[in-house]
Amino acid sequence: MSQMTNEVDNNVHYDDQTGSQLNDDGNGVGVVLKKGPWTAAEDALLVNYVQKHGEGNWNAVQNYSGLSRCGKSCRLRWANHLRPNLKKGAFTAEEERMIAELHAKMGNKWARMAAHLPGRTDNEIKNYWNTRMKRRRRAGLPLYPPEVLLQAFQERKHGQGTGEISDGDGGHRDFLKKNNYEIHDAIFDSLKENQGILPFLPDLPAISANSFLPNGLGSPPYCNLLPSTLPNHDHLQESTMSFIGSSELNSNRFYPFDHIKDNTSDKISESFGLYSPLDRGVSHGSICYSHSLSNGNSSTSKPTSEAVKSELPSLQIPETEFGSWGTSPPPPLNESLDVFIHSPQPPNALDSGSSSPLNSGLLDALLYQANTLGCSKNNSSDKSSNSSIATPGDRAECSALNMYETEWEDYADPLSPFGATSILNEHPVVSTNGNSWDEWELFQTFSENSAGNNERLQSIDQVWTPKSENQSMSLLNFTLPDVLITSDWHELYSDHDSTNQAIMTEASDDISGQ
DNA sequence: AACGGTATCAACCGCAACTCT
DNA sequence: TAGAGTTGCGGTTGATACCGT
Repeated sequence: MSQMTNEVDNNVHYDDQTGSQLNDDGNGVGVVLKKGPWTAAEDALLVNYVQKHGEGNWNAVQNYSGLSRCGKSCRLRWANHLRPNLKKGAFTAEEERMIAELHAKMGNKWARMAAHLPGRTDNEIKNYWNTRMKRRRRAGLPLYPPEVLLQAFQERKHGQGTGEISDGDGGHRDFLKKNNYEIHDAIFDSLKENQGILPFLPDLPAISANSFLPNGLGSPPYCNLLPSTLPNHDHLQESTMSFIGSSELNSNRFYPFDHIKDNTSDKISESFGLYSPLDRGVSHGSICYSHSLSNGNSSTSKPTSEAVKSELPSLQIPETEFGSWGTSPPPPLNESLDVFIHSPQPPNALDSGSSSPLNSGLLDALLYQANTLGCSKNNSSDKSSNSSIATPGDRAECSALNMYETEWEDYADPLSPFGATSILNEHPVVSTNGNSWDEWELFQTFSENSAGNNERLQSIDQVWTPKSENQSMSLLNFTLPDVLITSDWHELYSDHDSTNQAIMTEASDDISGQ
């Protein structure tokens, strides 16, 4: 960076004095082409060349300017650093939002995206996105804001749409409209195979999970869109082995995109941050989203000023101190809930037979999510109600949902320490076969102890006894500021809940119309 | 102060599309 | 039409700064 600054400064200097440095006779023949960082002098040569000859014909640069650089390198240097009207510095919030929207539509079409961000280069955008994606993936956050997903889905739903995306100020709508972009191919193309619901794939892990539950836990912001946290590989393996029989895991492997048997599924998933190659590796495994908690070392760094470490934070209680729930700080609820989000199907979910989201049911999962969402709306006036915990049969009654929604009111705020990420969703607390009544009881027990986080956690402890202290600790660790990760989207999109509900409503309508 | 991990940026590489002959 | 050259794009890598321990 200081290098860059110096370079920029030097560029100014050389730009003023490099005219005489050009060598129109050319001397590039036989010259070993230089690689590596450009010097100010080289920049000056290139600038002068372009001023004299214009852009293009880059392979001739070395012949006419004396630069010992290949044409490719010259072109890149010009395009990314020397051409006029380049905008330097951090992306503005509006630019960031636009990048997200464009990426949702285009995928990794950096050059096309750059065309819509005056002064920005494809490389810049690419770097920004990759950095951001890595950060968010590590944090277990969705890559796209719900609003973007909704917009994309609506466009696809309504006949490929106009390509217009909402940006709040309408500043870039026109060009999008004109260009009639295809919605992110990687997202949608493969989704055609999936009954039109796949634009919600980023929601699927939670949706599926919600389908296992008596209630739609995923309706609040970030629940649906919450991908699994991505723990390190070793840890994943460890935790997987610790909590679940490998055979179960193997036989119940669950990936949101597994049904898409091509590379696209990976791309989709990665685009949404649903899993990383690491997850893949482990997973043969499972939906279990093995936790980053048992050893507390899911590698994470402090991503940004607004995103705090997702890995074990300073609050982490030393392993040796773990041993009982009672002495531990209560975990954030949504993290606790995540345990169940990836939990067993309730019995009546089983009744639907193969429609279990776990087994096949992306559509079912989405439907259920939509239904529970609608139910939650109906019961929105009674969010404090948590008494009527679901029997298997009342799953659809949404009573428990109220409880969770209440919880979400507390935790769903992306700026809340509890609102952004999921750690426990990595905990394979329950088997992945989704058929366990015991697991359902586990959920019930959990639900019945809804008066407070501590109680909930204790209830967890009651029905699920870690085999080791480490396991106990792994459940406790979610008290950590891992969950302090906040969403930068929150700064750009303030209406997550309504957006998310809109998404689910759209999905419900769409599905029911089929 | 040293060290390790992460973020960021710049540049390179390989490939594909395009253009020209 | 085929082949060579050029350009553009996206993925990847390396260097460096920054930050926390």
